[in-house]
Amino acid sequence: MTSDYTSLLKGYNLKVTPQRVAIVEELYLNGHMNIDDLYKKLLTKFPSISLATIYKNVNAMIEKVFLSEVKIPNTKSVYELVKTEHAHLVCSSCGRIEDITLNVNSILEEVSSISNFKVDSTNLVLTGLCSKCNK
Amino acid sequence: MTSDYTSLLKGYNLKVTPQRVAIVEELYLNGHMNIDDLYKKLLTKFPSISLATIYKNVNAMIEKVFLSEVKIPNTKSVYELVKTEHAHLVCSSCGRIEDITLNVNSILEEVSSISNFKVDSTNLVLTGLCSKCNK
DNA sequence: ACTTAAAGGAAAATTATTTTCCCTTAATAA
DNA sequence: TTATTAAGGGAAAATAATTTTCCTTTAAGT
Repeated sequence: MTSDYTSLLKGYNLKVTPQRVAIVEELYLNGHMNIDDLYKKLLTKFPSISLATIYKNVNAMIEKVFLSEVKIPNTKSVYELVKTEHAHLVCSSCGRIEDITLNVNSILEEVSSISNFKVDSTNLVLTGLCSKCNK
Repeated sequence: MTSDYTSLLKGYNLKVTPQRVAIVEELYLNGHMNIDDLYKKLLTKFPSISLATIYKNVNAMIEKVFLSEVKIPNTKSVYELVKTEHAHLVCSSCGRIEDITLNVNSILEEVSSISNFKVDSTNLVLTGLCSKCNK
């Protein structure tokens, strides 16, 4: 039997390579990683992997809408597997990033009551102190 | 009499130079600009200005919390004068960026009802079609 | 197994950002 | 005003981040 990650990649028309499986696996396990996190992690499995491979694959996966880039104030972007829309909680003390599903309808209603802008997607990053750091 | 921009800079303990006044003026007039926008605009006033000057000044102003960087999905960051908290509407068709003041209390309440994360600041970017592009 | 189009890796190229160093200028006080 | 000096501007170099090239290897379909 092939791994979950293998079928995931196939589902997105991405040729299945060990490097790609590892990228998906790491993102699945860690949630959010930047390019360097990924590179360092994969280096332990593939001692000769190149940074270019990381970039090329991350970009390919973003193109297939399988990964997305999360832009966070004052930090390098991180990448995550695409899932249903959610916001991010970023701890300014420990750097941890959590997903949180929030109902943004009130926001969308407010926008349409004020302006004629038609919102397609919502990008919400909340910075503060996580449960561990605010004790 | 000195210009508004002059006193603004002074208020932030930034030495007043013509280049800095021009940066602030452009941002005031245009709202949101990326590094290249600023560079091209200032080049017309200061034919020998260096990109390094733009970077150095933008960074200095960010440090004084006079400017802030706005990170937008799939786009280069833009900079704006710091004002009261507000969200951004980004048109995926024409690229225009508008400010909008929204009430995010319902979001903050939802967060605190779900998690122990203590939110300090809210970063909200709504992508879609502006009033001109969605007609 | 055989073929081929795509992916990996090393290195070079490109792009983005920061730093250095020297000259100029804004701020301040005499 | 003018003199002093600490900071800013500009050119070039340095560093960092990302992409491209080119050749070798490998996954996927026959």
